[in-house]
Amino acid sequence: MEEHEGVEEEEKDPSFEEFSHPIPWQKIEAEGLDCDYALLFLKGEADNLFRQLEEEVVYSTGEEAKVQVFGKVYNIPRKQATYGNAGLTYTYSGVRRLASPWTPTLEYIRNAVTGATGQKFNFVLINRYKDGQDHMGEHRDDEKELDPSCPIASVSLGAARDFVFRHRDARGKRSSRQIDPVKLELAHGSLLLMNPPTNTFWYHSLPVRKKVLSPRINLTFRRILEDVTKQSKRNINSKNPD
DNA sequence: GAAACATCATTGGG
DNA sequence: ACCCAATGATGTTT
Repeated sequence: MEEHEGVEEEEKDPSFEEFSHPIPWQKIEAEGLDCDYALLFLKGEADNLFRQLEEEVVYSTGEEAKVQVFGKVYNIPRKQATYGNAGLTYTYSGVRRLASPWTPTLEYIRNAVTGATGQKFNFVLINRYKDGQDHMGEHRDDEKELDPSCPIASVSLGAARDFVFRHRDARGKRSSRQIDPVKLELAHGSLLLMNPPTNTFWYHSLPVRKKVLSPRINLTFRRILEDVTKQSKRNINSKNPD
């Protein structure tokens, strides 16, 4: 969980204990992978949140919804939106976008995630997958501007989808090692915490699933470093301050 | 066995 | 050095 010093489950930040009911977490571990999975919202509440987000969230269009791969331009196979504190930005495939201001629904979900985890977040990337054809290829969330000590909190609403982790040394034709992928299903109302150093060693993807016919909204809450120069960011990331 | 589905290597400009 | 998605070949499921 937040401070991964071999402490057993349910040892959340004490300052939140009296405000939040404990949630049964499921630990997901492998070499260099450390995740926690739980149901954060009951079905009725998750249904309501999904409906509100469908009304409220404004997704990128035009050039922001395209990506260039091997010289060709494609529409991104999903819809994306970015919300967060004023001035924060997110970079996807070389393009920088500005966070829109928090909406009430997004703040409500963010508070629920903080109550369950004791972690604070200043940014959320929203991905909407209209059906099982929409997907996201294998990647890591290792942007320089992310706080390397903060987990990424992934909230799922709508259709359940498979989610796959693959170790960076077990990819490609002549991979150096044989490490089994870690697969899970992200349910309606669930929360997946990806703790450091998961995103250093493991790629993840949301593969195509042709049998899925309804939409899923995913919210990945992050902590982006604010008011930090590139110089000191590099020092923080390399754990080698002046 | 056939069709549908899943997995994975392949493709390059920024 | 790495990222990103579609494609066709191969492997698996129904």
